[in-house]
Amino acid sequence: MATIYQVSELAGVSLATVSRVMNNNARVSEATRNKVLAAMDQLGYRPNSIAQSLASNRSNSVGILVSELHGPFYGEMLSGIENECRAAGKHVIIAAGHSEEASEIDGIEFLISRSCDALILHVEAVSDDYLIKLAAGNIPVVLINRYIPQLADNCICLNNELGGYLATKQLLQQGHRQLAYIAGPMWKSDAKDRYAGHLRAMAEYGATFNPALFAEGDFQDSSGSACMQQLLDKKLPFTALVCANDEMAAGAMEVARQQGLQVPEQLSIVGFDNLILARYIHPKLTTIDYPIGEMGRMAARWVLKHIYQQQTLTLKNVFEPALVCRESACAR
Amino acid sequence: MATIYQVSELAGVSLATVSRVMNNNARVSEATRNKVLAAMDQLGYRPNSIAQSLASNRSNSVGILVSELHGPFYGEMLSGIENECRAAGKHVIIAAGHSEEASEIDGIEFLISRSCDALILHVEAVSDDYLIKLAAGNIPVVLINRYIPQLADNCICLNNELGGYLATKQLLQQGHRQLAYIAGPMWKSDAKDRYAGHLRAMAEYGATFNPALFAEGDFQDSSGSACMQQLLDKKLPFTALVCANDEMAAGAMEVARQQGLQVPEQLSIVGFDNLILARYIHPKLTTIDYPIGEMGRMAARWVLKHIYQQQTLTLKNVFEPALVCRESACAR
DNA sequence: TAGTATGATGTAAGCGCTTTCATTTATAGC
DNA sequence: GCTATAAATGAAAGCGCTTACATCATACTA
Repeated sequence: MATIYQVSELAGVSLATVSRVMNNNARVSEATRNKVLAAMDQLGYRPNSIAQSLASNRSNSVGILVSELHGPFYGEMLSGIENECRAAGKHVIIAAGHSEEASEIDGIEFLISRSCDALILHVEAVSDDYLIKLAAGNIPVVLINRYIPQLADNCICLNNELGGYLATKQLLQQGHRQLAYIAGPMWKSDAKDRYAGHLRAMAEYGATFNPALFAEGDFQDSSGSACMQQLLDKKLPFTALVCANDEMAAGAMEVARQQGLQVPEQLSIVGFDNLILARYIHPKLTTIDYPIGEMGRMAARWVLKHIYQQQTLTLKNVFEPALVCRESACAR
Repeated sequence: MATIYQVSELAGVSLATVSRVMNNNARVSEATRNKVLAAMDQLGYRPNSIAQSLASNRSNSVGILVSELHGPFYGEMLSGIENECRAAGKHVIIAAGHSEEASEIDGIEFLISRSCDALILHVEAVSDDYLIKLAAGNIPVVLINRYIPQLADNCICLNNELGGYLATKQLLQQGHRQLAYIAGPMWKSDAKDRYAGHLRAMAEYGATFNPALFAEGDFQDSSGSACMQQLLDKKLPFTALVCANDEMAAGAMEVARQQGLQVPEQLSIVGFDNLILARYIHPKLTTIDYPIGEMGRMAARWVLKHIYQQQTLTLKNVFEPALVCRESACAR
């Protein structure tokens, strides 16, 4: 492997000049530049990124911690981040936190130990306090889908309240007035906000909210099934169901089918997230689009702007959901 | 940030001794070790991984190139790799190649430029020659789901022929004798092998193979739909369908439904891959399990053994598929 | 012509750590 | 007590590159 010394000898210039040409960060005459480039070419020179990182005190890497590496949601996010960072010549180091506090902290510490220039975190279990302290330390942090007021500028979020509102509004506009709701775990802010949006739409359309038509799930499809069974066991009439995410909607739909309910003719269902599975279940799920790929890209742009001084980038912290109409909801 | 110099001063020992304690790679007396550990603790010492990498000529990173970062298949693989590498203290750098030759090469070059100690590649478009040359170079390469005879030891593959055989055998054992087949793109070895397994099972059970009941798709669900439509347009009788992957099976199932065919009563369908979506479509898909998470783990173990000398690990290059019976196939 | 400013390049130190070889210390055997 | 061997530690060089300050060359102005 050729080193910068060999290039400088062959080109007949100093190390500093080779470095200047390589990094394009200072004036070098055209003639000298060409000599250096020719020498690099001849030697097949490839810079040692590790030496560059040590000398410049910058690793050119971005650490990403997500709950899981498998699953449609996180893949989209990773893809958005990697794509954006790679285009800017930065590499992406991944770790999984498994939504457990100790594991999330372990993953974060691991990434810190790799001298990542910044962290992009999608974490659930660690406390706000931990994250506030972390962000006050040496390494810049961007949070996806986690809102902390003290770190507002570092948070990239979806307007979940609006998403819950849109999901419910669609059914209300289709004439439904008796709506059931399967919530995510209510300690999570996204579950809470989505529910708040549901309540707002109900109030706005003068639909009577019935607490007996509310059930709390855990965002897994099995809890959607269980909640749906609970709701049906109460034998209260409802013609539509809003689920706080697509997986629970899939589970609920399965139980509806088992109980002989026609979807959407007898029961309209709306989910949230627009996961890829929404297109495979039958009938295809009407849902709320969660632009997680785009949010990942925005997180990467945040890093590029704040850490690497790419000032041309405009940032956006709050993303809007959008209704995706498919086949699981129809007019009453 | 404390450096090794500060630790050595506080502990009253040399740099070399601090390094020996830190890396546990040479004899150090218990008393000296304790002095060093106490000094590290007091200073909150955290080694600079970049300096370690430069001095040791080892980056402790593994580069992974996959076709796409989103999608259920790749997430499982990434998860398996990251989990295993992380447990061994190595970090994982990801890149996406988008199944295009130029993009795959660009991604590989990017990972090489990061001085990754090894590459784990799931690539489709680059040629065997390119990979053979790459593996002959300075950086060790493991291939997942790509078999190259010259690099047999570096390849981690599924026995696709057996998978195709098992998929078809299931239907034949259920009494079906008129089977249609939707293949993946036949320039791909996995598509070819799965089809070969199908033919073997057909021959073994004395079922007549009819070329008119064969259609070639591209592994996307839309091509599954198109092929199914083609097959139905021929108005030839068949009671069962084998699809070379789950996504095409989902597409085919959708068309069958639109054409009024009851699945599985009138048409049994078997897929391949056991993607998560197989559990969400209705009826739940009978399919062939592809242990991609385990294969990712094995690729990581290959790297740990060959590059980092973890000799306790046993390796396995060929994985066996398994039939997963759900609801989309029944006895004729 | 001399002084000043600008453009271009070189020199030297250092980033934080590893590791080889040299030196010192401790132990065992005669 | 002396010698040889083993254990333990230290000194020094270097990994490949960046960058601040020094130096040189050239152009312009008074």
